[in-house]
Amino acid sequence: MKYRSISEVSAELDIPDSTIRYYEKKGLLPLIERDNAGRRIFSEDQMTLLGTVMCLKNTHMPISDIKQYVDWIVEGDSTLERRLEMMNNHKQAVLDEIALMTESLKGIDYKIERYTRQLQEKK
Amino acid sequence: MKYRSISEVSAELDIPDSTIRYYEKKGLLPLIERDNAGRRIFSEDQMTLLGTVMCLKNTHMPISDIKQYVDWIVEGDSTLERRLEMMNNHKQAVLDEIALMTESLKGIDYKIERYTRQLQEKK
DNA sequence: TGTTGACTTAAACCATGGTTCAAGTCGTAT
DNA sequence: ATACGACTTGAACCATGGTTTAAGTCAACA
Repeated sequence: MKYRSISEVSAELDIPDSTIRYYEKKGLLPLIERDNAGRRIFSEDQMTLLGTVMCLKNTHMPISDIKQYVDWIVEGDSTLERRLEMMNNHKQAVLDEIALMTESLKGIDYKIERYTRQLQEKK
Repeated sequence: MKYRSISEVSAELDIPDSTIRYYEKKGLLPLIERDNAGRRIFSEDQMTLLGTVMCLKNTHMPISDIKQYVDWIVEGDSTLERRLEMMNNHKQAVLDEIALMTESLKGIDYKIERYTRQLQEKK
């Protein structure tokens, strides 16, 4: 089982180490082990969890909700239903947001077309 | 030409009036006219501009960039090229963000599948 | 043995995007 | 005349999501 230092994790996932410490403090990364010198060492499981946290962060889930989710993971199988419900709700929120962005993009495309046309005409 | 009060605009676009004032203060809504009592009155052109601002906001353009864009609109045709370039860059940024969200959604879908399966098995 | 580099902590600091508050001004209905 | 509701302003306040700083610890290398 390979363990990584915080700087290795930081480089590998391209996240500032300060952010990783911040996430741990906020409860998004529980149960991180330490070596004899008190330094964080990240197991494969921790890397997997961090990957999940990044998925949720990339889809704009608030940190407080990610913490709730992680708390449920730690709590165990009794929270499976709640986690499933949360992921389903979140999925819908993400789809809604993508739809809004896609719709708004039309307004931007319209500007691009108009500006392109106007610049053509001016030549 | 129909003019709207701030509360009408607020209701019509579902934006808090405090936010509309904030946008004006930040320079996103220049040249808003006032009635004799000093109250804002929004022309059709202002509504169109506000629509554009909302498109950019919905696609996560920072307020400072939206202000730059609006400044260029006010400046006139000499800024057409810069506006076009900005919209093209922004479009790419939006496409990138949608791609990241879509990719991250796979991780969420995977959780949904796994939790659904585990809950089936438990029954 | 001493210095270097990577790490630790708590606390302070920061940017962004608003929201809320306090005090005052109008226009209209009673 | 006055009371009400909608509006005005500037300033203070707030939440979110980090980043930076200061002071210290530890392991390894010269």
